[in-house]
Amino acid sequence: MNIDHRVIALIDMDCFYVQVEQRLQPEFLGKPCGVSQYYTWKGGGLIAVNYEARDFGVKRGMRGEQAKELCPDFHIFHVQEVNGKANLNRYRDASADVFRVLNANFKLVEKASIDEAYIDLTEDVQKLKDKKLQLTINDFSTTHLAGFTTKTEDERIEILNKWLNDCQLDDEKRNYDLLLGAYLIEQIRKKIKDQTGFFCSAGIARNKILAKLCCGFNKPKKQTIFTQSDIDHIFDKTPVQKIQGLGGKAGERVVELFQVEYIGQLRKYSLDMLQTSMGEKDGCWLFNLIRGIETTPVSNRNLYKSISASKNFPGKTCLDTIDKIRTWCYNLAEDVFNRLEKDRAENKRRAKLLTVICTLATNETITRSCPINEYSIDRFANDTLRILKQYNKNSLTSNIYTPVIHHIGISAGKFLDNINTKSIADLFSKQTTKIETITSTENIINCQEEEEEEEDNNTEENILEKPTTTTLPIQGDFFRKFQKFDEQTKIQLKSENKTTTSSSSITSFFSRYTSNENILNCSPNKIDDHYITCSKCHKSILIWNMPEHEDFHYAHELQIEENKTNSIIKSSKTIKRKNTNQTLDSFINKKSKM
DNA sequence: CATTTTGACGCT
DNA sequence: AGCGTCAA
Repeated sequence: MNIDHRVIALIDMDCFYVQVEQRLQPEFLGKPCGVSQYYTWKGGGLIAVNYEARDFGVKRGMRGEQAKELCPDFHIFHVQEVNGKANLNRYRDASADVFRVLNANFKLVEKASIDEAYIDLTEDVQKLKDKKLQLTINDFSTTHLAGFTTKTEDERIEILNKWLNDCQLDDEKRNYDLLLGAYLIEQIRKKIKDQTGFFCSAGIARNKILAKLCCGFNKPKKQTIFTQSDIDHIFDKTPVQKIQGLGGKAGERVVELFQVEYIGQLRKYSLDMLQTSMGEKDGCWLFNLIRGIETTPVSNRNLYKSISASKNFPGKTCLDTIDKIRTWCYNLAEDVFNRLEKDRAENKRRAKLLTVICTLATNETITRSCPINEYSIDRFANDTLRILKQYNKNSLTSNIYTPVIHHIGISAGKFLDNINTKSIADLFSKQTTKIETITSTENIINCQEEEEEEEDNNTEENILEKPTTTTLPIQGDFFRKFQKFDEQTKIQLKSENKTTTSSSSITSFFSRYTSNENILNCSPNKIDDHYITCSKCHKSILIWNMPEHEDFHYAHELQIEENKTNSIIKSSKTIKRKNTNQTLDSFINKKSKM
């Protein structure tokens, strides 16, 4: 499958937090509303505003009181507070409602945020083609074409109808795929509404950037198709900052360096010029992007990579005593703990690393990590407190903390799958559960995405072998997903392989869009200093993964010990040992790449 | 005083 | 590992 022939959708829930609150209190449907947190100070800060309220000029980030001035009928929902801290679980749970619908209907869904999802529809569209549907305007009641601003419904129907007939009769521009994609998205949006009660908007295009961009063209409750032939005309009027990834300093730099306002104006610059100014990778990405080419894949990650709780303590509310700091360490630790416990029950995994983030009055932000050996509020809080105390310039006996703290965050990450008891040996006896198979396959996909420095031991054949050793019904589906991804990657690597010439003069701001070509070019030696050699297996291990790696050796030894003592068990045991060895290998591979 | 609280990811 | 950027 050609990467440029993909069909990608971006689904964005309309003012999601407001809808979540309105679902609980339907009497506010149709009224101007917003969701704010910390209502005592100027009515709190608005983190979501519905479209009725936007008509009055109310915006996200405004104070509740300010919104009331603009719109006297404005209703403010308040984010739940637990231990004096905003708690967003209500929205996380509602998000899960939405993603259950998406995951039940599509194979390749990427959770981009609490209220946004990318879907790769390429395969679904191909299947749909065989059905030879005769689609009419009635199948596209909320669909718009990017680049055509239609003032009336009649106008929308007229333009869309013409386009619809064009691509069904003569698909010269290859737009039929997008039409089928839009058809599927009309259906899923209806399904989301029926099953969750939430409205959403969507963009359908050939890549993620375009899907994301055009999703915003018609909102709310609508969807927009971005065809390749409309790119030039639309980009000529698209401010640089509207492109995802160019909304910050990177975009400013583009505007400054090239003296442009709209992204399309970059077309007059050669690849060489873009690369000379922006660096090879970023220049290449830009050059392709403005021609409608962008290859970032939709990943099929469903689970969070980190779970965190944080709070600001601005101005006078700053934390200036150990007692206050301790209290907030506990409050934050409790939130993280509760969510980690839920995650462990649902996903059979455990976070292994605790990261503490704090901002001091000196305006410096400090990040420090420590291992998580056990889920416990006390442990999380005390670890956090211990770390924070290291930056106290005051006497250890005093309760006063200097400099004062303006922000504390606790984040748990580096999840390890299938460790749900205290016994490390259990790691191996649980290897054949359903969940295990799913997650380990996902890990392999991630490894494939990330790793560059590994030699031949992770060839396609090797990787493909691993999941097949444990045969379970649900696995097949995930396995196919992976195969497809790998196939795409391979093609890209072959066709775009070229050598690096120079290092960029500018920091790489676009690196998240790194094409596969560039993954190939990434030099591994830059992080070589972080590797040490394990004395037991002589593998190269990232230094901060060493504790886990040693856990692995310990567990391995336990396993060998167990096998010796239980030599009576026969056939089933031999099979089990085989599987175990297989998973041990993948354990090593995974570790050495993290 | 005071867009908050999350998340993901890249660079070194 | 720790810092920085970007986004909603």
